[in-house]
Amino acid sequence: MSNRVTIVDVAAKAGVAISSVSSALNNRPGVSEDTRRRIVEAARELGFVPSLRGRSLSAKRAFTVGLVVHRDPYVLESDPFFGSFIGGIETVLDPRGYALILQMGSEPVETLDRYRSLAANRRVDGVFISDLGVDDPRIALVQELGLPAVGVNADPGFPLAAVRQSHVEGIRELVEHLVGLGHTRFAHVTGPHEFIHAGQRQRAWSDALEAAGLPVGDIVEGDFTYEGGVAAADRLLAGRAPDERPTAVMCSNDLSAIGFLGRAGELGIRVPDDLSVAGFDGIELGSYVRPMLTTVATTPRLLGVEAARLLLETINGTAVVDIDIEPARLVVRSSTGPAPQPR
Amino acid sequence: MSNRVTIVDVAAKAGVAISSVSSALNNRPGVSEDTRRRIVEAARELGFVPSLRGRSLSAKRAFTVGLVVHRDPYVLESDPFFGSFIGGIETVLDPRGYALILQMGSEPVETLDRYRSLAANRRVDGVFISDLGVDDPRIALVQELGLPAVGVNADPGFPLAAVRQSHVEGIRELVEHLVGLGHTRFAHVTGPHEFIHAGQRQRAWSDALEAAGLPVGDIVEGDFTYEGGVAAADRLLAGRAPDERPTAVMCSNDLSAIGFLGRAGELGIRVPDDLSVAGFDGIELGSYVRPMLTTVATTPRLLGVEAARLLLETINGTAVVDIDIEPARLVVRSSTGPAPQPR
DNA sequence: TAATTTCACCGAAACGTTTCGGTAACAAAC
DNA sequence: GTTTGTTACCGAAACGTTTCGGTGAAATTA
Repeated sequence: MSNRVTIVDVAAKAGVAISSVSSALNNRPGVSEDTRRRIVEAARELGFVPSLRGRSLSAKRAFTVGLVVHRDPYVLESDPFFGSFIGGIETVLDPRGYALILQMGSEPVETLDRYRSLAANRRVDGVFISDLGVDDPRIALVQELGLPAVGVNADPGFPLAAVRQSHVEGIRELVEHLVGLGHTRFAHVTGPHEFIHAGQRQRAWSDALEAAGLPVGDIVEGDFTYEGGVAAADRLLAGRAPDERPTAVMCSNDLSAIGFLGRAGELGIRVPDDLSVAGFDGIELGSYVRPMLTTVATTPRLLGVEAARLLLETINGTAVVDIDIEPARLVVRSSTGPAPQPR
Repeated sequence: MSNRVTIVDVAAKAGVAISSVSSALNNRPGVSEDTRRRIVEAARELGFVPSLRGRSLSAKRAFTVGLVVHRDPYVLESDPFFGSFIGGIETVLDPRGYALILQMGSEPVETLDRYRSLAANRRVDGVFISDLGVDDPRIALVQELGLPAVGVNADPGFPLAAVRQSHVEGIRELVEHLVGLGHTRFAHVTGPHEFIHAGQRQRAWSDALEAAGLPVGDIVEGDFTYEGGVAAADRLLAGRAPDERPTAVMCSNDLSAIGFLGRAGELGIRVPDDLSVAGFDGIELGSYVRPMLTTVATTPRLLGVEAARLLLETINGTAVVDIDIEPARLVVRSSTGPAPQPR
């Protein structure tokens, strides 16, 4: 455990004051090109790495940002979002010397406490707020705490900086795709109504159908899980005559769509011959199940990249505007097809 | 942005020296019960929270530990392990004032760099090493860096502290279960050979079969993905006569077992009537697919709990021994059944 | 040559803790 | 009544940076 080399060592070796070392290494003016070179060389030879702790205390910064996910582990497990989202965040954070602290709160109350304690001891300089809920209490909390934050896929009118990926284009494309295939009886399986993105997707679906002059059809509440898709299939399909069933169903995420597909198969309903099913997300699994799942593909990694960029700017106090990334797009695979011919 | 209340404010308010405040608040001796109360009261009234940065600099600690995940995002997405593992880690870290920094490196080289930079600026006090590879370079690296570390599911002889969950009991149970059902032709779909746990599972499988006096059968290499399960099913089942096929297959994780199941169905092979399939992990999805997947269930959350406890002890220099948690156990569901009768 | 500006460089303070040696005050022992 | 011991408390240093005011010397101007 050889003792760490500090700025004092570098100063000694280069024969200058430590303030000069600091200036030189941070590219500040006031140090001649000649001594700057000498200092840089000394630092290199000694293998000097500025101590994060010293910088942190002096700069009143943690050089860390936080992400608190408030989902129960199972949903997290099977959700494509966070892996890629975090990966995207990393690519921005790392080059700028920032790191990500991840916390998990299964209970909403617990989540708030996590934010509170992150702020109390200034462990992070800012936080991401994902999985926004309706009237999400975290918004007021970060405002009260004066904690820089960016929201992910927030509704319009969100009072903090936000990064968004629009779902309306993709869902409209999906509806047009289905309408073009001759479907007229639709259904939608939502996510839990406490999440705003569940409502966002449902609204986009309904709007697109209305715009096409077609009836919106059944709306049943799901829960974003495989199991929820199975249950929704039971509600919408079991015990109904073929001409009373919807012929095209959108589930609000891929995992529940896959569950829906599975249950439909068990009920003897052929996809896509008797029924078209689509999801939302674009998880890899969807391209491996049979039939392959038609879906609206999002790009969580890109969302993470922009969210991180935005958060760092917010922390630096740079004037920032919300960021909209390219909309989610329809990906047609084999779980959707022509509407069955009535006979 | 009201200025933060520091230990100086507390000292002033209580009319004592700051060193006394520090002693009082950290329950060190040398301060009378009377003034201790006065100090605690003053701290409470002012809402004093000790600055992590100050403590960090003084104590030469980051109060943070690191986890570097070196998987590509997709595997991470669908892997049950990390969500629960991290959840377990959190429950130990949080009460002790520690936090978790999560980093992702898709390339192995990149991963090493992450560890290096975490250590260079002392961002963490210790790290987890999961997904151990054969001759994993991270072992030498943390030793060279003097970075406290604990390995997760390491092989015997691992030179650092380690926490392990044995898979041999569960896999032996699985083999006994299958043998009891009359199976005699087996096959195993491994994980990528560069991961030690792939080898561990395969060895447990082979050993149990040999112990039962039965032929080990085919071993094909998979990759822990759904897709890999599909491919393995093609290799093992497609174009083979029923009496040349294995009748019982273990895939080395659930996701690939589910892929295997799906492909078997497409090939017209009924599970469990014609073929028994089992997985390993115990992910929730396995209990939703039909047939429900028989598996050997691990407890990643518990593994996270113990790994975190062990890491903190290692950091504190407390004498530590490796921890073995309860073995993974067989969970029989409906994807395994009696061996088909030859006729 | 004297006054002024510019510039490289330095020393010290500040960030907020913990720790350690020291010092009064007072009690117990000889 | 001096010694010894104990206790409560204090001041200052240390952790490793950045920043800011200051100083001397060289360069510019008058």
